[in-house]
Amino acid sequence: MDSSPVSEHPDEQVVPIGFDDVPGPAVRRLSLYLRQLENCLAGGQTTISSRDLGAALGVTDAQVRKDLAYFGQFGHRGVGYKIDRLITRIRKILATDRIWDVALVGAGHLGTALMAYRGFAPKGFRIAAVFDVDPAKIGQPIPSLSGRVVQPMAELADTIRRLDIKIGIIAVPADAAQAAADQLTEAGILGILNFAPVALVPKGKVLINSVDLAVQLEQLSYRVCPEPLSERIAAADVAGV
Amino acid sequence: MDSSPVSEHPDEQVVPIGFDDVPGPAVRRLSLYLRQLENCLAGGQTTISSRDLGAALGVTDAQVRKDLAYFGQFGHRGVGYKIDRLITRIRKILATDRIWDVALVGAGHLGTALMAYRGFAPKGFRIAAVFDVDPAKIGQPIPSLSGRVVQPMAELADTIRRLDIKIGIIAVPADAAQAAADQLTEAGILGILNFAPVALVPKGKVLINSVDLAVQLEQLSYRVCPEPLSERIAAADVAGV
DNA sequence: AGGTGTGAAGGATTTCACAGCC
DNA sequence: GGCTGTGAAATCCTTCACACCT
Repeated sequence: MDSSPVSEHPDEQVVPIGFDDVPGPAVRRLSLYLRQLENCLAGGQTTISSRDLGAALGVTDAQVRKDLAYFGQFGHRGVGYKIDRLITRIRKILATDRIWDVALVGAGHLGTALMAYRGFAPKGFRIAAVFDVDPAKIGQPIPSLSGRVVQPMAELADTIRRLDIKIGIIAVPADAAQAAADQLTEAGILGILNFAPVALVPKGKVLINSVDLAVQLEQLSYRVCPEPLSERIAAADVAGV
Repeated sequence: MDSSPVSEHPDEQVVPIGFDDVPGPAVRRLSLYLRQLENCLAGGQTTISSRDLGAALGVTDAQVRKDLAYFGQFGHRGVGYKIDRLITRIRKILATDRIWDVALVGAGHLGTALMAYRGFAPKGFRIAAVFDVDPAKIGQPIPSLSGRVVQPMAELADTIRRLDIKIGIIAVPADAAQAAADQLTEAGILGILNFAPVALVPKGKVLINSVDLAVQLEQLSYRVCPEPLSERIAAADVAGV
């Protein structure tokens, strides 16, 4: 299982290293740091400390420093981080220093909202192709990309290969999601953002990231519910359920 | 720090207890277990083992058992879990064994998609009021709830108090999100699901759960990018950035 | 055999605390 | 004085492994 025959040199500057085993939580926060930094820059700030950056996001200063340190040295002691440089470097790390074409499957309400979403472009994501099964949807124009229209599923593989698209979004009903994922994977997609409320099983080498809108509300109701948890458990125990 | 003067009885059924310090990850998975169980039930299954439930979600069997055990005893040794009972009990725990009225702020593309989303109702969430600043949007009907229409922001507090709404959704542009959150909080909302791409700071006792669509894609691009991470870091170091 | 519930072990992540630099 | 980068400690979470049940 240990497939890394790395040089046995006991010492030396193989550089910070360990890249590739950055904690998942750190990577997720990296996106939030980037977003916050972009806001600060827009606000005219040029420099920020780990404390201020963390405070804006509800994270400790030590956490911020540790997270950034996984990726190299970014700060200046006694000063903080230079916002514009840090942004550039985080974008490189997240690989959003380029344009990613994205394929969207499903042109229903959610799909339409995603097509119109203004937040993707400034982050480097462009919905470059849209597919649907519904003949009524096919042929409708894609607002973000003049000239292109919603295509039938039959054209999915060809289009994705031709445009060399690597990321897909699934916005179809639950019962069509696995098939959509399989078709995307088969067409060479490497990562999928899934909005359908089902657990998808990856067929082949693809990375699936799911966002379930109802689950997000459920998590809120769990925490916000006025009855204490102990009662909710007790109630279930009794209640002859 | 040990503030639990629990009976010192060495033995005996004080019942699991410790409720209230359930690990966050366990609660998040609980939602996924519930969803999967609902699917299994719909498929005609009546019983499931921790192994099968976990496998469907990419989680170990031990993890499933441990997670469920935080909330009590649910299974039958040698058999597994009775699906229908487990569903009922998890719903109680997540507090979705009731209807939660939800206030939506923002009737743009995303807001409209959320109003039309079919996934909320079966989970117990009902969008009961919608607000927007745009006069063109105000007065438009809410599809999910006949008779009700999009209201102006000025009516937000009154309506939320009158309908006793405790959960809100923010689907407005980034620069309007904090104000929306403040108004919701002021009106007595306890939990907010925020889709605007900004870090909101809670004013008062409110719980904010944010979902940033672009961030989700960013996480994919990080992991899917063909250039190895080490190069992305090195490139940034060099490049005179 | 098959399967849960759970203490104990192991890993992973976060926080502490401080050396070192501006 | 302010602030980063980082080992070490503390905490949190997951996995192991097994008693116990059916």
